[in-house]
Amino acid sequence: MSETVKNNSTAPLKRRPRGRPRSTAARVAILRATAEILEEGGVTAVTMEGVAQRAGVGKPTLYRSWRNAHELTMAALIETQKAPPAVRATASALDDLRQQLRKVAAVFASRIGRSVAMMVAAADDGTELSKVFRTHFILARREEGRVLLAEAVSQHAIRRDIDFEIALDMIYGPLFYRLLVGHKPLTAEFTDGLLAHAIAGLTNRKARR
Amino acid sequence: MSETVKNNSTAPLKRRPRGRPRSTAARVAILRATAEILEEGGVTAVTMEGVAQRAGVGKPTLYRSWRNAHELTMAALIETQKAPPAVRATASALDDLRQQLRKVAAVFASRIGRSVAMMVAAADDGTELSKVFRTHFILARREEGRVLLAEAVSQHAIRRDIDFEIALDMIYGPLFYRLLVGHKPLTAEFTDGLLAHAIAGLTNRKARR
Amino acid sequence: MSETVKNNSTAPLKRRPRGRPRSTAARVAILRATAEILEEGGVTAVTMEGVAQRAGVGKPTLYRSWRNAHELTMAALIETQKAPPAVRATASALDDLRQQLRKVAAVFASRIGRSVAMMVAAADDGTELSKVFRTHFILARREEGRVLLAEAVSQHAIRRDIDFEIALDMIYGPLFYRLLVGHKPLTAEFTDGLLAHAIAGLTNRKARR
Amino acid sequence: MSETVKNNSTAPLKRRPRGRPRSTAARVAILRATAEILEEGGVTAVTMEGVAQRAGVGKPTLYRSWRNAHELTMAALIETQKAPPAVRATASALDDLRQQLRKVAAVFASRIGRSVAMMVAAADDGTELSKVFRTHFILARREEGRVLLAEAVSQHAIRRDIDFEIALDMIYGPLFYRLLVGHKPLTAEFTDGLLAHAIAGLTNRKARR
DNA sequence: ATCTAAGCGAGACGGTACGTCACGTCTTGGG
DNA sequence: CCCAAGACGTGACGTACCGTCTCGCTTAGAT
Repeated sequence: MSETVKNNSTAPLKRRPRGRPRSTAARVAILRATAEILEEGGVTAVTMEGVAQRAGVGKPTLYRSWRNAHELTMAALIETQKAPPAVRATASALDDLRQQLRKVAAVFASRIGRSVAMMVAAADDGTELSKVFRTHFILARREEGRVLLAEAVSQHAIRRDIDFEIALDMIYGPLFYRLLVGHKPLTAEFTDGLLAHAIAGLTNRKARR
Repeated sequence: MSETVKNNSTAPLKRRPRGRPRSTAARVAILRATAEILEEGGVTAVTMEGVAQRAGVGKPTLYRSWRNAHELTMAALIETQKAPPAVRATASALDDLRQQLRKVAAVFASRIGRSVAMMVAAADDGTELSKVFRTHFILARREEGRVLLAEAVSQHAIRRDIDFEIALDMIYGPLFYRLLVGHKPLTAEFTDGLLAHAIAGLTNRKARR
Repeated sequence: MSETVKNNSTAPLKRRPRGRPRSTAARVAILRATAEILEEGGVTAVTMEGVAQRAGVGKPTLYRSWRNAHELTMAALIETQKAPPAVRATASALDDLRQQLRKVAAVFASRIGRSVAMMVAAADDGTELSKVFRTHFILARREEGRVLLAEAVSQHAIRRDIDFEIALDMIYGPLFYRLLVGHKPLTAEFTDGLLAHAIAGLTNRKARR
Repeated sequence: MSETVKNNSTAPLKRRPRGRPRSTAARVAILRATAEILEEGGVTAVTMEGVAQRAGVGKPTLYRSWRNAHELTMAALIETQKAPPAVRATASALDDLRQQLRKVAAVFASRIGRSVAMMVAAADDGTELSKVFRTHFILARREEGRVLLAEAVSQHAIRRDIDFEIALDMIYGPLFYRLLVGHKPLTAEFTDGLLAHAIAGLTNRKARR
């Protein structure tokens, strides 16, 4: 599995592996079929058997690239979100962050949001693909946020003595919270308000402490 | 399902049903067996088959009270956390909140934390028990937090114009975030820092806005 | 498996096993389906998957009673030949033997003959059912022959100093030989001639030794 | 398939085919690997996949020469018994026959005996190689027996009015019988006794008919 | 000395069947 | 009428081989 990921993302790997190469046609058909099933029935509807049948592919071909339905689902989800949007757009880092949060919320609120949530929750294994998945959907956004926060510091919009780890969790955590628990909707009003509260703080400044 | 909950929690149910009553011994054995399996192998290891065997109970007895493994698991998890700790302890509402957050973090960091996370993520159905579960583990704490926050407002420790929904998500969301994503540990330092940052805000006060 | 055989053949087994008893309807449907497939496509066409489908039965039900396609096939073949014909009919034991040989040859020459041959050849395992199968189709006839030969001895039609084991193999072996190798047909002429040659011997009596 | 046999045994075939000739090294490795597997696990253990791997050979190379595992197994078995022993040795044709029967019994009793039996039983197809196999292991011995019997007739040791087909089956059939059914061992005592009984006959000469 | 057709290893391909596991339902006898 | 036991039909699991198909690389006769 890991080598597939590598081949398709980074390493050039001069030496071509021996034997017949994996069929890209099959790979595409599999990921498309998985995405379709995911769309129609959600995470629990994805079975190796069903995907193989819909993709017109043998089961062993699935297992050659993904070791179970969980991995396959993650791969398909990643595939649907291949193009990461540009982050920096405006002059204000905080404005950029606000935009990014809205986008993340929009993805989470969409059909695939629940699937992502379930996959993250279920992905307790230390698989390579699990890490890739978490990074792709969760941590990458968080890292973008870190850049924007640092920028905001240098723009003097944010204090320089904050704990970045905590600040980032404070901003992105609530999105996940609403996604999973679903007690309130994931709207732009929410993310905007969240950011505003995070920046301003809850404290009553007149009666400091 | 719902009547089981009722029987074991509140309503006395004057009219005893005809025939042999359900064995409480069986119920206890089942929940204990489920909890053991949960401890040993996690959520995915809980199967109706396995629980029945370990509890020395027939499968229909399981299905009489819980409609699938998911519900049974939730019931068992709820059972392990029956005693809700008192909330108010000190004079300061914020101190109480800090204590509560530490406790929640401790539960999440424990063995059953992951299980709770997975159950919440997977519980997209509108079952009665699902709601009970979410309330028990997630929303009840949030409501306790709401009380404490309101108290803090009347203690003039917190601004009165905050959006409580957002503030609560900002405080409890990061716990869930770390629980699920696991990028950083769920320590008391974290919850303390989180609360401090949430109260103080990220803004640079010298250069207001 | 073995207990099924026992139940259906000999032991009364006072104590009924607990739980839901095995469905005789399923058993019958399975054996019928197997026999049909056997008839249509021979031994190699019998697959657990195919039998389950045709019998309208789940695969685990097959595996509950037979551990693989080989055993199932043997069971089905035995079922098709449940009624063993009476042996003794005429006054002459040799005449009876001649009749029996004709019958055995007829069975071997029929459609199921090849199947029996292949099963015997492939049944190198020491399974209970394998022994039953061999006994049913091969050794039981041989034992009948032994009785008839003994009778023939007491009728003074056969020498009393012959080796029964060798004599029996000399009579029944050639049937198997033709069945398997197929170099000559398994006709009544053949069995009659075989018996005649076996009795008379090949020796040239005029030039004894 | 047939041309491979021809190439390796008899016909010179003037026109050499273009392109790279088949590797004899590969052929040898394949047959050796097959024989080893046969020795270790019997007929059912012979798979094209396994043979290819053990022989260090690609699967297409197997299929270029043999169309399935059955054919390959037959080829390997034939290879192990390439040198047919001389038949005539003594002055007495019957003695020679006795010797030959012992040899056949020895082969059948050996490890490869079962394999040969299974192959013959399973070889219901009219393949060229199937015929070769049957001839090689079964019918060739029978034909040698025919020659010896004829010789015995001209030596006045055997009646001239016997049916040779029946007589040959009466002699060789029991060997196969014991090989397949396995009710009694295939010893030299058995073949000697068998021949003696076949010659002498079972009849009670004193009370002729 | 090059060209070129075929064999070579490796291994992925679409399939089929395997034997197992758990599902949720049912059917027993017993309490 | 509940209970344990366990068989039932169903369906997915992950594996083993099947026989076919690319790959890039020999190899050796024909040019």
